[in-house]
Amino acid sequence: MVRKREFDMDIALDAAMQVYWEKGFEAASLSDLTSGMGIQRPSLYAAFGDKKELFEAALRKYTAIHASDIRAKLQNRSSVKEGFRAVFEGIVEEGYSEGRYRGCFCINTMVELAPHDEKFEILTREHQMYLSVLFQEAIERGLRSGELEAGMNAKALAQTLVVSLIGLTVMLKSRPERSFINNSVETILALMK
Amino acid sequence: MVRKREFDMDIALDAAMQVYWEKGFEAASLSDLTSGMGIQRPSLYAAFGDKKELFEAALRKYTAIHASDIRAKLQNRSSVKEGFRAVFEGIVEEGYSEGRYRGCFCINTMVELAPHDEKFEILTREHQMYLSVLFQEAIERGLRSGELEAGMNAKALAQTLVVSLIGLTVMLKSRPERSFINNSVETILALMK
DNA sequence: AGTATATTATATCGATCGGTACGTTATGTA
DNA sequence: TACATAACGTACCGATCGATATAATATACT
Repeated sequence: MVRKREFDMDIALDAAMQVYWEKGFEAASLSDLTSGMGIQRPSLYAAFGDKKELFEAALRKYTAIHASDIRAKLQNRSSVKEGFRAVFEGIVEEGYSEGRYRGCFCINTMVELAPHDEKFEILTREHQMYLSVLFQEAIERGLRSGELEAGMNAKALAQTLVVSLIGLTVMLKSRPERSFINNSVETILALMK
Repeated sequence: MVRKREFDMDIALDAAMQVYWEKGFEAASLSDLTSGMGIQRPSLYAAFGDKKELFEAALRKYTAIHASDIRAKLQNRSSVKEGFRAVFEGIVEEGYSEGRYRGCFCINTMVELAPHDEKFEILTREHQMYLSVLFQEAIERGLRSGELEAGMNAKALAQTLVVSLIGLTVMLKSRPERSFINNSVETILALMK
């Protein structure tokens, strides 16, 4: 029975993710969202709930993609160090590509919403924790293979790399000279010797 | 001649700074601002211009205070390393104090406005550059005194510490376990051996 | 004291905000 | 083919947004 939905929910959610990623929660209006998603207001509310529920769905989609992207970069390289280099230089590359730099949707949310909304405090924290586990596992692989010299604190190092990645991502928003960023990346990666 | 202003502009600007720091640019309404500042709307416009000009004035006030705060922490300690420890642990301390954590007004602005407004891209970048100069000068003092072992790249290290400080400040917004932050701080400070 | 001028408070502007009521259109089932 | 049902488009809701017009108030100088 009944008329079927004319749009693809996953495609629409992806479009919403792009809008929120670009503008943030407050600055993204319902008009921005509906025009970006190519649907009407009542369809949006029927399919995704209100503005904040849609934002949460978009953020969840983002973190899933982002985590698997990081995981792929860490694994598809010849060495652990090269994996981390790929992760960090990927961020830098995007930071200096033309067009507006959106940074990381999760980090943007940490700054805008986490202090005022516990749900997003938890959601963003859990994503960072997950990244730090991915990092830690990669470091432990390097320790087992002998690529990294024994004695490193894999967990502390992984956590520091997460913090550094956040710092780089945010710093890039002010478009500093490349040397600033390159120096930082090299110093950070040197933590793995 | 003429009636004189009934409020103190500097006190009012400070109140505006608190509101913007807490809520960000978009989420802070004119009503939030006027009630926080204790003045009426037309007085605000007459004294500070529109919403964005007031924001810029508030940010400039913040960066001046923030820079001198960092400078004091770096200098009023027995050693350079202790100076940096004071800077980093000050951030951590504030991050875990009760009440909402506002983080750094300049970093918040970097995330919210820098990608969409060149004026704030420049303003926030220049503040970070200034901090990195303060850091570099402190490191060079340590090198001259022999506290830090020769061979360090003072500039690259300073830049990395700025990036790390940003990362820590943002990470704290998601209220991670203290061990996560403590591990990161120790690993970062160990860059100075 | 009278006048000029800036500040104040009130009240309101048009625009836009997030969210929805409602009538129309399309589709699966009987 | 008629009906039940849900998505669709339009049009609109009250609330709030940033920003001002206006008029009353208070002060410094002549």
